[in-house]
Order: sequence, then structure tokens, then C-alpha cells
Amino acid sequence: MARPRTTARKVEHPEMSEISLQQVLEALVDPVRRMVVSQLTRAGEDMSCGTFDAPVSLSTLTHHFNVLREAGVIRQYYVGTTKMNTLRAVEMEARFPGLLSAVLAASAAERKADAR
Amino acid sequence: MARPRTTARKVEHPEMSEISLQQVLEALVDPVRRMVVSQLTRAGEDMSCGTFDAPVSLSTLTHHFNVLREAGVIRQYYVGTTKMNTLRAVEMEARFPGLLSAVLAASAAERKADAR
DNA sequence: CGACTGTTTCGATCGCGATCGTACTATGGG
DNA sequence: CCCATAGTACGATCGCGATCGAAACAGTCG
Repeated sequence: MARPRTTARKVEHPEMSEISLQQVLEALVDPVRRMVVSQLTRAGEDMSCGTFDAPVSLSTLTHHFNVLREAGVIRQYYVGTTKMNTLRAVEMEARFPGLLSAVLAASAAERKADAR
Repeated sequence: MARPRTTARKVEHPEMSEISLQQVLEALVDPVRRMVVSQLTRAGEDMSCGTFDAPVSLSTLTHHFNVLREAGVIRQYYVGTTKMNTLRAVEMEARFPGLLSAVLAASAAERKADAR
């Protein structure tokens, strides 16, 4: 049956009002997670879990996605058997203005400098 | 002899160009260190190590100051037997625009919300 | 010099988070 | 119906950072 474009299988997300600075910083302090968030930003579109480029195993990556989601940084939803990821950029901006964007900018700047 | 307004006793500080985002985030992820930085900001003037209000022992506090200094977030200098602390806000702003200020703003906002 | 205050160093503890491999579950296609 | 694919749950390991108390150290003042 060709219907389940977006399947039921639910994922829990925190309300933005429930999100703490502590959680967000803890989420962003890990280099692998910053890598994930950066790739998500650069892609400009939702990405499935498997398409990220990170130097860790898949099970570890799952863990990182959980941390990011529970911190409120990303939103996840299933499409069939694959799980998609989006940045909750707008909401984060409302909750902690300038924070996520500053980290992303700094991250990009450093990446550029390193490439030199 | 009433002279040593600012004593010799040197303290090492990283150049701003040597500072990594990783270090700064690691410095700011600890609640006690954010507390220190917030107090420093609100005070608007240099503070001696002993005048901070934090729920840890003095020796632990020393450790936190070291981390903040090595990350480039604060600058320290001796005045006689006391050690003074300043935010390197301007330099941090140049290196990672918006980062420190966003964290401080978020921190302040949360403090206000909690007080409610 | 000697007491006093402010800060540091040291060594030990202790808990938490990143990581992995393997076994498991859920979807969708043949 | 069964297999392949995508991701997850679990349990174990392992290293690092926060914390402390006690002892050491540096100026300062009398």
C-alpha cells in the first residue's frame, strides 16, 4: 500500500519553554553533535540519520541524535523506515536569541580557518 | 613599602587567535563557571577570586578560574596577594561574534524566569 | 620575624557521558 | 511471507572533569 508518506511512529519533543540553557550547551559542546548540526544547516533541508558524516558508529550517532532532540535543538520524524532530522532554528532563536547562530557561525569560521 | 599596586607574579593567557570554540564551549558549559562569568558581567568591574558567590570550595573555584582563563574567557592578574579577574569580552566578541553575549543573555533570561 | 589572609597545589574520589558491538525491532519491497 | 534496510536498545568499558580537604605558598602588616 503506497500511502504512509509519513508514518505514525511517534517521537517525543520538548516544548521550547521547557528547554534549559544547560541542556542546549551540553548538546552543543560535543564536537560530533556540532558536526551534525552544521551539516544540517549547510544542507538546508531535512536529512535522514544515515546520511550524516561523522567519525562514530551508528549506535553512537543515535545517542547524539537523542541528546540533540531532548535538548530541543533538532526535531525528528519518521518517513517509513528512515528518520528525518530538522533544525529547530526558529524556535531556538526565540528561546535563546543569537545562541545557536553564534555557535554555528563560530563553527563555520573555524572550519574555514582549519581548511586553510 | 607601599608600591606593589600590581605585583610581578605572572599569569599566562592565550592569544585570541589560539582560542578554540571547543575550549570556550567547554568553559561555558559548567554552571558554576557561567555563574562566575555572569557575576563578573553584572559587577561591571574586576573582581578578586574570593568575592565570587559559588556553591563550591575555594580550591574548586581556583580550578574553574584556570579553565576560564585557558579558554580565553577571562584575564587574571595579581594585585598583592589577591588575584583579579576581568572578562575578555571585547576580544571574545572579535573572535566569536555574538557567542559570549548570547550565552550571557540566555543565562540572565533564565535567571529572571527562575526567580519568578 | 611571625601571624594572617588569600590563593594554589596535590592526590584521591566519584559520577557521568562518549563510545562500541551485538542483538533486536519496524517498514517496505519483491 | 520473507528479506533487506534503517534505526534502536542494551550492557560494558573507559577516560575525563568536578569536587574536596589538607598542606603549601605568597604577600602584608605589625
